[in-house]
Amino acid sequence: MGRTAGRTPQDTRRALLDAAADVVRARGIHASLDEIARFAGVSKGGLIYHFASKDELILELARDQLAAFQASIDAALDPSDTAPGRLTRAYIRAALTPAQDDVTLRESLALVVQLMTLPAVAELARADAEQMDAALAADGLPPELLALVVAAADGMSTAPLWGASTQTPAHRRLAQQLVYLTRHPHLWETLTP
Amino acid sequence: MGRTAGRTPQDTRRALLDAAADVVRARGIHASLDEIARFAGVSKGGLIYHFASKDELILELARDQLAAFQASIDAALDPSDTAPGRLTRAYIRAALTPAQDDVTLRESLALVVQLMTLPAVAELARADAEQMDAALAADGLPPELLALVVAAADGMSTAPLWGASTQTPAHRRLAQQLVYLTRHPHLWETLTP
DNA sequence: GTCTATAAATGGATAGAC
DNA sequence: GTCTATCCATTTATAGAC
Repeated sequence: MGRTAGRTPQDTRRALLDAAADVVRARGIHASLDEIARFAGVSKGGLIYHFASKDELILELARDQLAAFQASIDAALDPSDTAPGRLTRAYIRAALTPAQDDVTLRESLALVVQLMTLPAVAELARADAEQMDAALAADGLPPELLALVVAAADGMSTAPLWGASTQTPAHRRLAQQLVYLTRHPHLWETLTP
Repeated sequence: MGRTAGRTPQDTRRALLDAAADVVRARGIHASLDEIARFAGVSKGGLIYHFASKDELILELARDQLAAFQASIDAALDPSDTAPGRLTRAYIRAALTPAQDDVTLRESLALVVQLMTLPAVAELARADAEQMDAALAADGLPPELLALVVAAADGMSTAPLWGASTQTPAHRRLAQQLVYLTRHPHLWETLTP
């Protein structure tokens, strides 16, 4: 049979990447191509037509996930905010106001870690993080305050990995305080021992 | 052949768990039993004698890793420190002064995440984290300060996952400041918006 | 562009020798 | 207590039909 009516090759590719994300989240990195393909509504042969090997599929999936994270930071940028620390504030917002609940957040984090089993993915993630760090370093905040805020945001966003919730009142309030601190950088320096 | 001279069953078990940790770190959760066994210097059949199934081996490995983390916190407790926040300070020290370099820290974290593919391990990690959270909550610090310090410590310890270093001067200084904050909890309140 | 069928390899687990 | 040999299920990837 030829092309399924109403589904372009791009659509199929997209469906396969989405299916791969779902299935790998649920089953881990050794989810089979067959299961991923069926989940996307194509056969294993159909999948292999679009992604020559499992490694290629995984690599594309990783690119996709990293791009989505970048996009969420860009979306969190406040156009009216031009003060130093504007990117850092977007980073906090992106990390702490997930569109999903804690369970899927946990699984998404676990997904990326699973994908990093593939060395090419690990290198991709490393390069991505390096670029992000450079951008944050150029955001105009004192290095120590930046380290605090980024570490706290990272810690809160990874907490679901271990099953903890980041939706408690204390956490929401903490997020506000972190943003506040980036707007008043001198406050943190007064805390020096 | 019978028992290898000079190696008790306990020794073999230990060697197998260590080998499993190394091999899974390097190859991911679908490392084969054969490879793990050979790395420990026994046959696949020998491995299966000690751990009835792969799942059982993985579960024991997870217990082992979580116990090691708990032990590192206990070891970081300062006996002469009896002020509120003493456990939190040990937590910071344990999270931020790893015995290993960044690469192996990353791999150790990745190891636990890989193991969590097994639902029984995910549940184990969740229960473990819950107990830790309860202990920290009873440590005598204001909830919001506790949330900040724990999030920052978690963030710094998980940063190597993405390839970032936590060994910069800013990070070392941040660790000191966090400890300082736990000793002067009222200072944090002065930073409230 | 997608499917079926199949090859080729690998992995987990069992049985039984030693 | 550990090893060898083997079975069976699963998986990736290929070949070629439609």
